[in-house]
Amino acid sequence: MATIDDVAKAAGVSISTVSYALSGKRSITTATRDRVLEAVVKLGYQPNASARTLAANRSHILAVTAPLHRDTEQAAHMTFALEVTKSARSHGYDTLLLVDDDAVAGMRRTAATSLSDGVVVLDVDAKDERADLARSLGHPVVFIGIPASTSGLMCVDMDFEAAARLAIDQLVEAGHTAIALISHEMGILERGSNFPLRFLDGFVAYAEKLGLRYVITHPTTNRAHEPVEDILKRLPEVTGIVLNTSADVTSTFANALAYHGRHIPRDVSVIAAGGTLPTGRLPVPLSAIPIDPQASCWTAVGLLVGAVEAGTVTPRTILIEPEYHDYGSVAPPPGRPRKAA
Amino acid sequence: MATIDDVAKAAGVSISTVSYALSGKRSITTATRDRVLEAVVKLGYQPNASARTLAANRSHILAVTAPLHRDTEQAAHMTFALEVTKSARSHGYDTLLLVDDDAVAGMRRTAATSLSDGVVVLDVDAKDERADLARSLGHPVVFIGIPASTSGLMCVDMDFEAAARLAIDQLVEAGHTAIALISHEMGILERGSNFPLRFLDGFVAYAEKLGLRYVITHPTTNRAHEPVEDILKRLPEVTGIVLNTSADVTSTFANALAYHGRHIPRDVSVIAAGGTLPTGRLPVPLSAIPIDPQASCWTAVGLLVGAVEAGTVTPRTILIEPEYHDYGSVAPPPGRPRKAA
DNA sequence: CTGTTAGCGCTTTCAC
DNA sequence: GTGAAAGCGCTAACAG
Repeated sequence: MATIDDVAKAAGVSISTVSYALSGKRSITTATRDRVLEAVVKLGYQPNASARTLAANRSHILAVTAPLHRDTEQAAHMTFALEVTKSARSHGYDTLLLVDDDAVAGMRRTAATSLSDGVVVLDVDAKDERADLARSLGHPVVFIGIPASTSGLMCVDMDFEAAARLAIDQLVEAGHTAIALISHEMGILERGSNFPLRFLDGFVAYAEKLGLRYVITHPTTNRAHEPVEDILKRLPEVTGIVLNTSADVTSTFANALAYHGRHIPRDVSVIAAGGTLPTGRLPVPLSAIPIDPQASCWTAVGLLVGAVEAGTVTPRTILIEPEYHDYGSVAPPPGRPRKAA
Repeated sequence: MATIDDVAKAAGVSISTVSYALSGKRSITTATRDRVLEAVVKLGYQPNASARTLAANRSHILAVTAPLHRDTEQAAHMTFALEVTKSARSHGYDTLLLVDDDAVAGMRRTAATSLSDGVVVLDVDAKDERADLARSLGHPVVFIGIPASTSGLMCVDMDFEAAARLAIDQLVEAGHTAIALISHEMGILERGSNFPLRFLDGFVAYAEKLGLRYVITHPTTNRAHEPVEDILKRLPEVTGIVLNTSADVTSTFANALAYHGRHIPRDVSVIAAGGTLPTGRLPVPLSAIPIDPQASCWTAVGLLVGAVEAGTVTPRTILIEPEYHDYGSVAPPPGRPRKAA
C-alpha cells in the first residue's frame, strides 16, 4: 500500500502538505493541491486507518451493542442495526457489532481500548445493565430506547404517551366512545422494556380525561383470540380497539375478530400503535402509528456523532413524534354516518 | 487511560517487558510477570487498539459485507451476521458491518486502509461483483455461498446436491416412488443465488438415477396453493414432496395440501430442504434438511482467520454435509404398512 | 502558503 | 531474562 510518504515524494511536497491537502484543514494553492490529488489518484493512496486513529485519537468507529436474543423479533432488530449503520456511514463512521454475551463486555472493551469513538445501545430494557455502564464509561453512548433511569444519558425513542393519545384521538374523531387496548403480556410489563408501560399509562390517562368507556386487556398467549374474547365480554359495545402488543397477536387479530362475526372496519375500528410490524401489508391492513426505526436511528447517531466530535456529551432524551398511517381500518361506528369530507 | 508506560513504571520494568509479559512471546520470570500483571490489574490497563494495530500490522477486525435488501428474508441474514460475529469473537476478532451500497465500496475501503484483516461475504449470488473484487484485493476474503466462479476464492456453503439426494433417500426409504419438488420462482433461478439451481440439478439427477416418477414445479406467487395444484394435476399419485422454496411457500404449504383433502404425513410425506425457516415449529411441523448458519459461519470464519494469521490464502471450497431432522412429516405411503423397527 | 518534527502507544528487533 | 530504541503511518503543533 502506498503511504503518505510515497504521495509526498510523487507530488514533490512534504507529507504535511499531503495531509492538509486531503483534510482541508489549512489552505493550499490550487496548483499544489492538484499535484497532490493527482499523485493520490495515481498511487491509489488511502490513509492507513490505524495510523490516522493513533495520531488523531479518533477511530471513526461506533460500536453497536445488541444482545440479539436469537428468538425475539429478529427482523425488527435487523432493521435497527441496518439504519444505525447506514446513518453512521453518512457521517463517515463504521460500525462494530457487539452481540450476545459480548454486548456488555464489548462495550467496555471497545471504549477502554479506544477501538470505538462511541456506542449505540439497541434493544434497551428498563433495568438495563448497560445504563450504569454507560454512566461510568467516560465514553459517548446513546440509547435507542429508554432505560429506567435516564440521568446522565443520551436517549432517543418514540413518544409512546403521545402515540397512545394520537391513537385515541383518531378513534374519537371517527366517533368512537367505547374503546379497548390490547397491551402486552403482564410478564413483559413487569420485567421487560418499559415502553409498553409508557403506552399503557398514556392510554389510561387520556381515556380518563376524555371520559371514554374503555377496557384494557393483557394477552397470555401468542394469539389474539383470548384477549378479543375478554374485550367483547367486558365491553360488548366496543367499536374501537388499539393494539400495542406483540407481532403475533397483531397478525392474528383480524381473524380473532372475524371469529366473533365482527369485521374491520365495518363493526370495529382498529389501530396498531407502537409496533414495527408492517401492518399495511397484513391480509386485513391495519392503520398504524408505527415505531420508525429510521427516525430513531438517524436521530440517535446524529446525537452521538455530535457528542464525539464536540468531545463532550450533553445528556438528554429525545422523544420522536408519532405519526398516524391510514390503511383503512378506521371508520365511523356502525349506525353512524361517515363524516363529511 | 493507562498506557504501557504507566504499567512499566508501576512494575519497575521496561515497556518491552510489559509487552512480552502480556503476549507471552518470550519467557519471563514468574516474579516479574506477576509484578507486571499486578500493575496491569491495578491500573486497569488495556492496550490501545490503534497503536497495537499500527505496530503489529493487524487490526483484529473482520469486515462483514451484506447487502441486506430491506425486504428479503431478514431473519435469516440476521442469524448469519450473528453467527459470524460470535465466531469472530471466539478468535479474538471484532466485526464491522458493511451494508447496502457500502457492501462493495466498504470492502475495498476497509481493505485498502487496513481497517480490516479480512472480509466475510454474505448473501452471495451467482454473478456477485464481490467475487472479482475479492480476487483483486490482495486481502483475505471468505464467501458464505458460492459465486459463479470460485477460482482463487475461499467459499463455504451447504452441499445442496447432497441435500437433494438425502431428501430423496428419506422418501424412498419410507417407500415413496412418486415424488415432487417445489423449487423457487423461475426468476430467482435465472438471476439470483445459484443454490436453487444446484439443488434442482441434484434432485433431477438422483431421481433419474433411481428411476422414480417425479415432477418439478416453480411457484409464481408467495403462496403454496398454485404449485400444489400443479403437482396434483401432473402427478396425481404423488406421495412425497420436497420443498426447496421460499419461506412463504413453505409456511403455507400444509394449508394448501389440506385444501385438497391431503394430510401430512397420512397422505403425503414432506421434507423441507435447503431453507432456514424453523419448520419444526410450524403448525404442521415439517421434517427438514436445513441450512445450518452456525456450521457455515464457524467454518468460514475459521478459514478466514487461518488465512489472516498464516498470511496467505489457500483457495478452496468447503461444502457442509447436510443433516436430516425428523419432525414427523415423513411416513410410509397410504396403503403400505409402516416399516418394522 | 509550505516544510520540519514531535509525538500517538504499541511491537519487535537488536543488544546485553 | 531484560532493556533500549527503532519504527508502524499518520496528525498537528511549531516554524518559517
